[in-house]
Amino acid sequence: MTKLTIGELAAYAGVTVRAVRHYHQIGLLPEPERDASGYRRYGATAVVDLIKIRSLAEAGVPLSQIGSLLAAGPAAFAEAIHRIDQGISEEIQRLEHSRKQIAQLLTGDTAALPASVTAYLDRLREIGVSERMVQAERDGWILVAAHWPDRVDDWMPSKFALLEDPRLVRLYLILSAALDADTVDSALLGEAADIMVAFAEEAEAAGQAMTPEELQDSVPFELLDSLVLESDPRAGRMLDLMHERGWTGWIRAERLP
Amino acid sequence: MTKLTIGELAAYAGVTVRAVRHYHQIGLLPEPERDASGYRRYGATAVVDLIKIRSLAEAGVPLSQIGSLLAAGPAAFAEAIHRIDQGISEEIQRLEHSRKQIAQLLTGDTAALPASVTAYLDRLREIGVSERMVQAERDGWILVAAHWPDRVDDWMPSKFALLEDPRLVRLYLILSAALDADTVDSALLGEAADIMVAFAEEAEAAGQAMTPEELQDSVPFELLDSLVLESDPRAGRMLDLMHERGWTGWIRAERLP
DNA sequence: TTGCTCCTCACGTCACGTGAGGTGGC
DNA sequence: TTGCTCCTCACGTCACGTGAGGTGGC
Repeated sequence: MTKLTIGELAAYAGVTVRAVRHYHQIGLLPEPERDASGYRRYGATAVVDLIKIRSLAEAGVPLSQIGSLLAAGPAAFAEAIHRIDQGISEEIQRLEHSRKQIAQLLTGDTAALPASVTAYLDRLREIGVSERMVQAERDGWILVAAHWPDRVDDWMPSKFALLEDPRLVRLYLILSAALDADTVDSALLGEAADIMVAFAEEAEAAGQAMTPEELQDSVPFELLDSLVLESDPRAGRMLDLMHERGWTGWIRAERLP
Repeated sequence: MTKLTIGELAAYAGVTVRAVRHYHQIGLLPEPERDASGYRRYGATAVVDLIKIRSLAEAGVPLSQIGSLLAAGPAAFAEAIHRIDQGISEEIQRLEHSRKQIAQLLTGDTAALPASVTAYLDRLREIGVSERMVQAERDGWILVAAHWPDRVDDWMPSKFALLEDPRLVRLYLILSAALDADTVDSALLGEAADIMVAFAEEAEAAGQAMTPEELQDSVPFELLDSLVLESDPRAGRMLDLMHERGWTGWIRAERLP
């Protein structure tokens, strides 16, 4: 009786004409007969089939599964639906995790850093450390957090505690000034090197927050050293000063032989 | 100092090698220098950049936006993040709606039908209507629900009420038998036609649940008539019997002139 | 005659996955 | 010498969107 054109069919079922053609292409909806002009003409069964397809597709069922799903018996149907529901549920979990990550990004610094690190960076700003220095510090922590994601929170309390030491504050401020200035005062750099050596000696005496295995793992330390050099090549000068004082490296300083 | 190969870089940042190459291709991560063998060699800055990219990408930010996002100031960054969060939120809404749809599919009949229709179909099964007849009825309701999604729930109560009428039950049972049998008893078909004419006359006298505008809209009725004919060509016999009794069509029956 | 629908290619989208075919490093 | 990593194309994925170029229907 009433035969619909593809546009009428699509409108009735609430899909686009292109979607109907696509379902033909992949064999999900059978091609109907053509009229004298070569137009596809659809009967009522096609409308029902298309609505069924659409409702499953909108529910998130992949087109590749809809065909067998519609042909399946009630038991197989129920089981397949259950699997699909699981998949959607997992996707929702992922997205909600994403939202939390995104919220994290808003609280403070660019990348996904633990809140404890963000708090530490904020503390540096309060102390008067320059924004460039804070950014450099943050990039370092990004490397650390990527390598030891579960350990960072353990280390931050002792980092905070160290900030009570006026020498460390002084070190940060000297480095801040050096980073922002075109020329650097040698005396100030020497003072900075003295402070770093003092901390290295104290760390050597008192032991570390990191385990020996963690200290063994040299890639992150080399990356941290490289990062400093890449962000400001003048940092090489600091390395020289450490060498003069009998130490090598500065993130994980070691005595020269 | 330490220069990483692409594999080492990818491992450190927790992405695949292919992903790194892809980020190069689209210009998101700058190509590093090559060593003597033509291998890419990465410094610490690249590691930090890649981790930032990964954390945004995992949070659902499209790669096309990550570049400008990382270059943006804090205000623009916050605003962009907010828009992205909105997008994720909408996606979650869609998926939760999908889950409800899916749950609907499990409660009863294949396609997305209102619960009231599913209940009606279940009632038909209780009455003893054959499964094939129920499926045919369901397909009809799929057409109705697609065209008048907001009206179906209004109409179902009167449908349920009509099932109290023994003549309607009789009609369903005759049609069930006819659908399942190879040959159909003419006397039974005549009885069915009589019942249908009686209902048509009563509907004419009492008025309809549907508004005149809705009855005006002939496409769905023609589709319903076609659907019956397509699902069983022998239904044409019923049309003839209705004609003999002075009526045309049967879903929305009208007196012949 | 004009505008709307229909037709068939066929490329584009998105973020990579997955070979294909070949070469350098330990 | 073997296995692993690296290299560059280049097609495939998923569900269509979007022209391109042409024709039939009212």
